[in-house]
Amino acid sequence: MHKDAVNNKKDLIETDAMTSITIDCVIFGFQEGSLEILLVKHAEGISKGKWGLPGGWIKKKESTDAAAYRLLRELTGLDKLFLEQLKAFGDPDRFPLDRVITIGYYALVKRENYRLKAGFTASEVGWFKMKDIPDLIYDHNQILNFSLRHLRNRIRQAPIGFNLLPEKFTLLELMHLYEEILGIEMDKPNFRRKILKMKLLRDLNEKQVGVSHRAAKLYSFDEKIYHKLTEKGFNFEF
Amino acid sequence: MHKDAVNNKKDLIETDAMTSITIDCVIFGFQEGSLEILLVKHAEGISKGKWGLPGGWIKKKESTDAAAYRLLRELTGLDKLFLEQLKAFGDPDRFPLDRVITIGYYALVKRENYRLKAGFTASEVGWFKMKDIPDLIYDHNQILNFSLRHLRNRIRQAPIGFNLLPEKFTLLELMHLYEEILGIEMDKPNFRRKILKMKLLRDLNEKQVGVSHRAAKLYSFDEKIYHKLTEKGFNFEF
DNA sequence: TCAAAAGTGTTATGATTACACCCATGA
DNA sequence: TCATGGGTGTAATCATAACACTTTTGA
Repeated sequence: MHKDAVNNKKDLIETDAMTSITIDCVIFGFQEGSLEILLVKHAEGISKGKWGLPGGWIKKKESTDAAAYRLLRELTGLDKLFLEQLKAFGDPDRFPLDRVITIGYYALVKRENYRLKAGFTASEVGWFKMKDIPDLIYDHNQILNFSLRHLRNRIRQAPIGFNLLPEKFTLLELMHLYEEILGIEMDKPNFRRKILKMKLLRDLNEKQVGVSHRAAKLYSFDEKIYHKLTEKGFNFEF
Repeated sequence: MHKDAVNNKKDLIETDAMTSITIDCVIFGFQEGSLEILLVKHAEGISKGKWGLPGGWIKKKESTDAAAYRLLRELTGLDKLFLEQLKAFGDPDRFPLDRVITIGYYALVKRENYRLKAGFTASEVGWFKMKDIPDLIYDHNQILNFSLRHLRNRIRQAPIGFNLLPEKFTLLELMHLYEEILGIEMDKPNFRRKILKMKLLRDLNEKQVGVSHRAAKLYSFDEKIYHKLTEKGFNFEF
């Protein structure tokens, strides 16, 4: 978890972590049609009681990517998730006590897989819908806004949206994901045709069960198909 | 200029700069139809004689963006140029002597404006065509490759290519810029129509002089027009 | 007059959009 | 049987690509 720098400088030196540079991570989830973010409440230090992005320090012998993966694993228990760097945030006043540059990451998780690690109680960690995001510590609102703009671009250039959905999903669920993230309404028939024509989806020959309407076909996204297509010059553009 | 970390640690503390974190910058120029990169030769330290990206340290009270601007000004004397952050490069072994994370930037300069600052002789600084890039210090080849991939994406999403051209240019010069950066051939009539339909260019009612063929109209890119269009929901997509 | 690049016109093809409509299923 | 979402069809419009062609100018 993110802690205040000055409190822990001695710790850091002893635990062999980098000083003056941290990782902060925007973790996106998708539940009941809403895009959500995982936030943590700070239990100590100058920003006690305020919510912020999960973050932490980078070990001396660890890449920044590995540090971000480690932090996510410590927080969520998930090993396999989508993670990419956003950029470094380097305003000299972003952190009030000292000069600390942070490297922003964003992750996409399947909520079905997500379990909070023991040691984190409900009051310390929580999912927030976009419209309910509170005032966050330091420049974390700014990092969050950047990550959302970035996600909106990325989701139209590369097939990464699937990382937010369960393994098996319907075409309409996928469309609702795009509508929610991009903040637009889409046409169902046109969406179906467009996404199917890309041939990125594996038809599972399965149907929804227990729904009170005609059951929809289930699909999964197969990374292997995508790589085969990109090698041939295919380019995902939504 | 970029120096070896350990040699200068004492200097750094005295000059109030951040330790363990640097800036490196890929400076793109466009000359005679070729995309070029500005490299500097290291005069001292463990990588003496090798070429690398221009870079340097971040002052304690200076944002990373401001540090990058300062380094470019020191190197080129240019005040106004296009500059954007790429990302942080944080492999633990990227720098052989110590753990140093670097924040990569890329800049686009108009070669017509460019003058080397006094103090840099021709042997210390040079423009290299893409196909002539030598082995660079540390992970600088990796940063360079990343920046080129990034530029290829960015130039198709936002009208930033103009920053590589003179203030006044012809449509064919603009097309050749796109062809060179993207590594593709384009159709002249179609390119003309597409770019003109966007209404991003200001028709200067001027023509080329001294060319041994029909003189082409000159255009300039007007950021004000672009901002007015983006406010209305216009989106540059090439 | 010729080479070289400027610039216009035309047509085929494919993508996008908007919207009407039928199908399957549980409550 | 009705509501709900699943799924197909179709026609208009727009963007793209390929390429033939005319225009202007200095050497």
